[in-house]
Amino acid sequence: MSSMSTTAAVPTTRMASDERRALVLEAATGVFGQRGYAGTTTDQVATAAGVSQPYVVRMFGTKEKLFLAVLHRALDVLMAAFRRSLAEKSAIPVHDRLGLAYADLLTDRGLLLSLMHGFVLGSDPEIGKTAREGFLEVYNFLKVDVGMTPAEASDFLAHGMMLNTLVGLRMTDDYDTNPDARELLETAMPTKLGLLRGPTNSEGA
Amino acid sequence: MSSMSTTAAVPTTRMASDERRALVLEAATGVFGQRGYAGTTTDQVATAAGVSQPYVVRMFGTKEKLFLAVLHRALDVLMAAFRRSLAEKSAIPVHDRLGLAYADLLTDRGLLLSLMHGFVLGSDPEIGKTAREGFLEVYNFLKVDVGMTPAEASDFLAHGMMLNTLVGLRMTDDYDTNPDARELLETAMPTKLGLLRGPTNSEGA
DNA sequence: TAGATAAGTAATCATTCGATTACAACACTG
DNA sequence: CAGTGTTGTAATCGAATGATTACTTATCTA
Repeated sequence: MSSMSTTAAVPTTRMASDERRALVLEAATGVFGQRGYAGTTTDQVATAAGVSQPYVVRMFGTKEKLFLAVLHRALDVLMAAFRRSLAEKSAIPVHDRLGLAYADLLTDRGLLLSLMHGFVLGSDPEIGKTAREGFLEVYNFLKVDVGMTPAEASDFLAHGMMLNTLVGLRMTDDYDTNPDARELLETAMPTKLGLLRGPTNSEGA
Repeated sequence: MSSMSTTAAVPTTRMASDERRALVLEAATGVFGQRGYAGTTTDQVATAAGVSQPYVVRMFGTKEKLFLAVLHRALDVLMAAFRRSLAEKSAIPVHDRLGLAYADLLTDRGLLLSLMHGFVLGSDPEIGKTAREGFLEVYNFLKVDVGMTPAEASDFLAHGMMLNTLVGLRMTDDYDTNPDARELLETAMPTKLGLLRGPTNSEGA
């Protein structure tokens, strides 16, 4: 026993700070993705991660540094997925393979949405810098590593921004009830639509 | 904390509430576009509009209703620009004309960015509803009024989301110093780039 | 096993912010 | 010009939130 204080559910087990940090980062990605940077509280992140609010703050210093860490991690995951997809040998054209890899990331709810929130905060000195660098990193990857022309890379990114927007809009919520939403979704994301419906719901902002 | 001394800056002139409302709405569009919904305070809007903070709140009821009004206005302006552009008789293909009309709107700093901020807040019950409806309104316009196929409309919107993102990123700030940023901008927005540079700057988040 | 180090929390503080209230003055109508 | 509705503000409140402090307790090592 030896459990003590008011609140129950005492795990009493400790974790290495690295693991805990990764866990908090994932939780933060989800919350930031749903509510945006300013709309997210450190307490919401803490609750999602199952730790206390002061711990979240102390672990990353400030809320802004936490968000920057989320952005960096999201870009790392994205680039890793792209590089993996590029390295694959397959009959499918590279462009399509990358598109599928990107669509796969959409299932990780907050990941691309956290990035998207960062992208529209370019006026913030720190966040804007990180966001621009990340965006250009992807652009360069598409050109240099994949071998796309500027126009091809731009179009690929445009398609990605469209997918991000549709997810951010939660357009999938209207799939069953709104024929327009359905048509748009099936046009914009022909494959992989199934991934977004089902585990997509829950949580009302 | 907006103004300064006790009785200063006395304009002494009244305004019809309609004018004042429109003025506040424009100011709010600018601030929301730059800082997002949650990142904007009603006092920032009030200062930008040159009125007091309580007045802004009372005029719209709540901050959320103010943001919803901003979204509705932005959609109205956007649709009006599209309809006007569609009605024009010109040698330029409709698709290109609409693209130019959209690019023109980018010069109104907050307008498309406020929309974009709304688009990524789909999890919010009220904002999400408005954002989805607005997005689908544009999609339907492109199909029904312009006569685009679903695929054409989707691609057009994708391009628009890309432009919004580049503006949100303030990528234009790096135009002179970063060759990648320059190339990307010139690829993604071949015309109209000039509109975004120059009056684009000012205001640090 | 003592003791240090690191993981983690409860309590709390200072600000910020949206909202409310009470009040002031301009402008129109009769 | 009296009276009234509307435009607008100053003052302020209560809740929320990021951050700090001080304190516990698990785990590792000498």
